Amino acid sequence: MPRQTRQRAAIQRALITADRPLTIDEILASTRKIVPTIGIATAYRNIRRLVDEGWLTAVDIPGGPARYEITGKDHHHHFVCLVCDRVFEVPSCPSDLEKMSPAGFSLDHHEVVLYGKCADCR
Amino acid sequence: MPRQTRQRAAIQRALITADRPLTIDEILASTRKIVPTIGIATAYRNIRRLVDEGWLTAVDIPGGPARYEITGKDHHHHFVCLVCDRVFEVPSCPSDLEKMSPAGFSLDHHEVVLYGKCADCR
DNA sequence: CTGTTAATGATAATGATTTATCATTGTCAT
DNA sequence: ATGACAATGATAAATCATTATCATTAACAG
Repeated sequence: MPRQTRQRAAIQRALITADRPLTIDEILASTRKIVPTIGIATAYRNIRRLVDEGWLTAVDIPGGPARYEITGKDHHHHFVCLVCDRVFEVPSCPSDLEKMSPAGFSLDHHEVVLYGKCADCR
Repeated sequence: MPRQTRQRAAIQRALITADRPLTIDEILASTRKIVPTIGIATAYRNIRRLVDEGWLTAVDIPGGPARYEITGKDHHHHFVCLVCDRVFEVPSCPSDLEKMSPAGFSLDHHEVVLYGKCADCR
């Protein structure tokens, strides 16, 4: 049966407190403040498991490595800071997306990614 | 000095006639109808050069390989068919993106990707 | 406390995409 | 036409992210 480990607890804590999608490297950096010896394989293993269990959702931002956020958040989009590369959540959503689909196409879902500078980097 | 080759001409023709972003594989498949012996290295070499020269622009669609489209088109977005994986151009753009940026953030540019079924696949 | 065995950590291996190498071919200025 | 050398094609090698391996560590049921 599964066991509770300090490493997995630290990974989950990192993702809960960040409140934004984190890369593997960000997860590792954050987690090492609590468990300094954690290896990269353990990060990948736990993330994969948390995704399989449905606790995490992968976020694909073009031009960067995979990021992960906690499953079940309200519909939202993402803002990429071009300076610090951090990705933030954006709670709103464009209102007129349905009209954008070409005639004869059926729209399933959509992604909006904003690029710019975050408040810290301006 | 640079020389004109059948291979490069065929690659450019493929991208001009497609009128949508193409992957390396799509470019190769299309080009081989004109120059059947073209190798993958030549495709990569020419695409890199065309990007460096500014003739091509890379289009990054999350969860897929890089695609390339001719530089200088009017502002547009993309529609990904979930069945055939082709990416199409969408000429319109959401009107209220500026309001989406979090307070204190500055917006540079944005990407909108629609997912669904194209007219052929419905 | 102790034994079982799941999980870890270090590192090798993998897979997928892109780039480098190099002998050969083809372009084009002369 | 022909020589210089840019470009090609086949394939090896480099990247980069992710997964597998395996000896060691540690969680937890009894």
